[in-house]
Amino acid sequence: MVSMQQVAELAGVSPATVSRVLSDSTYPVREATRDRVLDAARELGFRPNLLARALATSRTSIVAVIVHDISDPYFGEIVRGVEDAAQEHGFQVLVSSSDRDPQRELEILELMLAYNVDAVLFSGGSLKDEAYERGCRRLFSDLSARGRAVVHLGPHTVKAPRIAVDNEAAAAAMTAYLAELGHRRIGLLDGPPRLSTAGVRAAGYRRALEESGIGYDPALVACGEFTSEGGRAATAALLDAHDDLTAIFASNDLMALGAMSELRARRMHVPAAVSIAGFDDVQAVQYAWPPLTTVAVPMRRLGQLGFEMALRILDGVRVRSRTLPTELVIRGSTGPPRGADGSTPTFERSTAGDAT
Amino acid sequence: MVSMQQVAELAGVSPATVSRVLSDSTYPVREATRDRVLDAARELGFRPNLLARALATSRTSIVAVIVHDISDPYFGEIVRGVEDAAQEHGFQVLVSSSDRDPQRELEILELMLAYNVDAVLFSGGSLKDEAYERGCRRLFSDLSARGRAVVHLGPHTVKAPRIAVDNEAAAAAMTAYLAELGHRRIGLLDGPPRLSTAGVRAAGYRRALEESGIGYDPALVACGEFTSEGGRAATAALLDAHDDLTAIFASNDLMALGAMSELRARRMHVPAAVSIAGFDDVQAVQYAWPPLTTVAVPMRRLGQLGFEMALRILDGVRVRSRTLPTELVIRGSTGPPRGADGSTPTFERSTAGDAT
DNA sequence: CTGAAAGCGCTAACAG
DNA sequence: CTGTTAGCGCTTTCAG
Repeated sequence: MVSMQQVAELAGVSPATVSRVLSDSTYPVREATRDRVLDAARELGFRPNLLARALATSRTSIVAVIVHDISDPYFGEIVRGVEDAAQEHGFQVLVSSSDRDPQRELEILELMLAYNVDAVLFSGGSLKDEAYERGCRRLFSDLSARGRAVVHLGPHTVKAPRIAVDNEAAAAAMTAYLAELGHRRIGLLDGPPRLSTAGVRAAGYRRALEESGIGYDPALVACGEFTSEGGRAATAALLDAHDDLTAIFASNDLMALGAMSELRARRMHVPAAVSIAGFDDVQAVQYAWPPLTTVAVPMRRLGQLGFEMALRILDGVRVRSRTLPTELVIRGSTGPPRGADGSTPTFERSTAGDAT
Repeated sequence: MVSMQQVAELAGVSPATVSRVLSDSTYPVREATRDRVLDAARELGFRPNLLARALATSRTSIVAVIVHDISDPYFGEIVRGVEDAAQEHGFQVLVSSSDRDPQRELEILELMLAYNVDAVLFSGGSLKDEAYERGCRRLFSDLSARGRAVVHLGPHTVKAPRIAVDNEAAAAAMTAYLAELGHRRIGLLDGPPRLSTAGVRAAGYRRALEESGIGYDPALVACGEFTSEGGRAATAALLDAHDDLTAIFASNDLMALGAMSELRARRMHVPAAVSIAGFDDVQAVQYAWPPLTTVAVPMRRLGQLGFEMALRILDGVRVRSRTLPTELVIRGSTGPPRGADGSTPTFERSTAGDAT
């Protein structure tokens, strides 16, 4: 590997000068000297050792993104957003999946500290765990003491600047929408209890039901992991216990997809027999049949803005947490409750919201 | 940040001893001394500076994964596989999306060199571009000269150890399957011409058609990006030009999903009017309706084994490129050609391959 | 404008 | 078994 030392020798200058030319230092260097350095560097095919630079400056230009699972399309989109913004600023992206394990998440955080990353973005919600929260609190203050940035992209119990959507309001809006369609027995596919995002969305569902006068019935709530299998199992449980359900609101799209599988297996038509709504608007739901009604979360944008916010923090700018708007995307998986208009529901076909 | 120096002082030993205890050196240290160091480290909350270590050892424990697009589920799975294996060995994962831009891919590679990553995994296929191939060749030899590892997870024109599936054979097998069903006019949704993966899959399609006696007709091939929109557009072109098509083979699942959208928009039933087959078996295709027949690629496994191969290279072990098996997954999107059995095809319903 | 020198935090000979 | 001494390759005062 060719070092600045060698470039310096070839150019007949000191390493210090080479550094001044080759890093983006604003330090004054005579034009002629600069050219000699540049030529020498080109001739030798010099590439700066970014690790050495990082050690000297204690700035790595690395941003870490902690996701729950990078193979989950929700996080794939977020990471892509981070990457797009990071690339513009010469940052590299380190990703780690925690599988929603509090301890693993802490380990990752420790490692990121050890690697001296400039910023860490928490893309998922926080996990309800005593030790986890304590650990986060400690590490967060460590991080900011060292001039690093921490930004949340979802609801978190440990305070840090945050750019996220209003999950509670969006869940309430979707629930209200189902109520407006005429549904009275609306089940909730709740996420795992340890996950703050799930809790917040469930709270929105509950509030909407109470405000609409339908009332909240805990029996209509079934928990599951934020996966299609989790959604399928929770749906099965709900359906077995309540044959009067006409709509199901899933806390995320993957669960909603699982719900549709279960309904298909039971030969219950969506939305004629049961309406289904999801949350997130990942790509896949457009290709489901019928295409899924869901809450669109601007995932990519969340990633981009999250990175930019981190950058501002690194620059010492004071930032304010921001909330990004969501949107109800009505597609074919929701409709009026069965029997609502005298048609024969099971054969009713929704034509709205074709995936194209 | 607390350094080894400080730990050394507290423990009353030299920094060297601290290093010997705290790195996983096998160097002999008396039990008592070791304990004192450990205690001191714990007391101070010492965390090693991995960058400094990397600079000293020229080993970063970072693996770079170059993907085409991390928001594409195919790459999400691969990266997850890499991550799982990397985590077991204390490696961090740096991801970068190139958007299939040759120049961007080279830039990424340069950056990875600058960061001194231990290994780089090329997860997508190579790009047909003169400068790109030259650049890769140069950088690859640079990399291996420095004792780093390069591994391919897909077809690449620039030689390096590789762990991948036999795309050509799998594409041929799927085409043959469609032919066996009775299809004679089988369209191909080819990927972008600059992408080696697309070329190899197209070659398999062609060979199968020739071997089956149906013959290859270039008019039945339409190109598009490896995205659903690319697939949709290519399908539209194909359908407009040929109303005798009874099956469409898409070079990847996203394209196949796009094809299904287009057929739905034209009110053509799948598989009764036209059969559709894809390639990769990403999660989403299970939730499409009908669920997609496709070639299952062990994406996660590819990532895992790719990382492990890189590790072996780093250990100086000679490795041999490997081919992983694929599997034809027959679901509901394929069936006999229309009119093949006298039924009224448009109302025919496939019940096979339910997503559950 | 340029160079010398110190140092980022760790590891790796080499002595002892 | 432990300490001393040099770096790894870059940046950054501080002189000049």
